[in-house]
Amino acid sequence: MPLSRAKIAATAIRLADVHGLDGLSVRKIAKELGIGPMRLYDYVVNRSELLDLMVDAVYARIAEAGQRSEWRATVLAIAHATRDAALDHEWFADLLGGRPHLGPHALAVGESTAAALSQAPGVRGIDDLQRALGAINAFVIGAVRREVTERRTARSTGTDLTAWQATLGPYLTRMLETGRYPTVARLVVDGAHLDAEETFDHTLTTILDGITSQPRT
Amino acid sequence: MPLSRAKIAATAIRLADVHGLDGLSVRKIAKELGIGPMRLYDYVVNRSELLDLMVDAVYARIAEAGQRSEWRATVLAIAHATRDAALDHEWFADLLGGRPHLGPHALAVGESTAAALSQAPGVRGIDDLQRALGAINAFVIGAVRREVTERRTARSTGTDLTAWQATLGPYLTRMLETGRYPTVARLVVDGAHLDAEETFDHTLTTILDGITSQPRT
DNA sequence: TCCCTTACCGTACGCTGTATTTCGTGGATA
DNA sequence: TATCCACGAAATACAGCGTACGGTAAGGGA
Repeated sequence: MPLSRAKIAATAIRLADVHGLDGLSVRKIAKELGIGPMRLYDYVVNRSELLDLMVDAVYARIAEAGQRSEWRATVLAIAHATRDAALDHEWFADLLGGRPHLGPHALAVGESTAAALSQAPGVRGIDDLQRALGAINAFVIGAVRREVTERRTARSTGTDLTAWQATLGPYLTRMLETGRYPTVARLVVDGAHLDAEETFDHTLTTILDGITSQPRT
Repeated sequence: MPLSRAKIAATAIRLADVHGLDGLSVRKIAKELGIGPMRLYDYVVNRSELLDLMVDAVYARIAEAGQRSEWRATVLAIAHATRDAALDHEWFADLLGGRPHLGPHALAVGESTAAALSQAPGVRGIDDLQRALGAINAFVIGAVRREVTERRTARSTGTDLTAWQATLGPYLTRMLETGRYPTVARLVVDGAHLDAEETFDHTLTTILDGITSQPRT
């Protein structure tokens, strides 16, 4: 099997899944492929373009989820697929929103989302569409990032309470015991572990409701 | 003036403002301060902790904006202050949502936001509060990141249409001319340049409305 | 006066992305 | 068949990174 952009991207993705984005280097990808590091630059101009390649490969999977018959179902499907992708490939969350996503599959996802939103009842002109797209994109980006970071710290500190207290505790509990952050303290102590997917879906629905029932400003 | 964490953070922020996060290195900060690179590690354990320092310094400015008398005004003020901070310090947007923000000032901002939201009419229990906080945090993170990236690409490609077409055009216009992305094409061609701050405010208001008028799930 | 502790700094290592040079090999020509 | 060329791949080189470590200079106590 000859070398190709797709194969390079696949290998890079595999490595990034295991070692994270910081643990990903051109040299390691090359070694994994059994070639010299410079070979990669015959297929890619930059390390940055390599990341773009990886990102678009993930968007390819997201694009498969789109295109339901109903606009709302389409938007929800894409949002959930994006979230799922980021949970499978946490580095994807690091890149999300950090660069313009202009690969063919990213554009396809954008097209599906935009097309769906343009059929929503409250979206009347192109300005409304732009706003609606911006709103749901912003939420998805932020929510996914938040969830991934949360998951990472939970993993690194240990998931159970005692281990958590041993790691972040000394600092954080001391902070919370100052009494200067009562509400945060209440959230940390009493806060239940809400189902992440359900919360995601719920908030997204709320935003969609807000968009569709919006009187023109 | 002796060396201190605050002074280090201030210098690092100044450098990052000019050269971005990628152009920021321990060595450059040290050189700017006229000391050896290793001196910094007497005040900071990691490069990562240095970033935390910078982030919390920015949160200090954000915290000043909070604490209005009305809950909604407070949330809006904090959100706008966060956005303003990210526009002043674009690297802040790169870090936003990417790590847990546990510095004292970040906690203070979290406290103000949470306290405000807990007084919103639709927020009844701690679960509601957690959800509401998550929703507006997610939106702010995503929206700010989006806007900063947009601003960056606009700056790098040039702001006027012809320069833009010369840079991204060859690829993007070809893409759009395939006809596979009609809605995106319409957005790019006909899309007006909406006022970013106004859009931010508008969407945020929509989300707040959605939260406060939410029937319990 | 001598020693010890403490604070500080320069050097060094292994890594990064990438530009450039060298090398090995297959094919074409004399 | 012998020779040369061209071209693709690999090795080397360079500047910069975060940071571990060893040495040194300064100041206080015996």
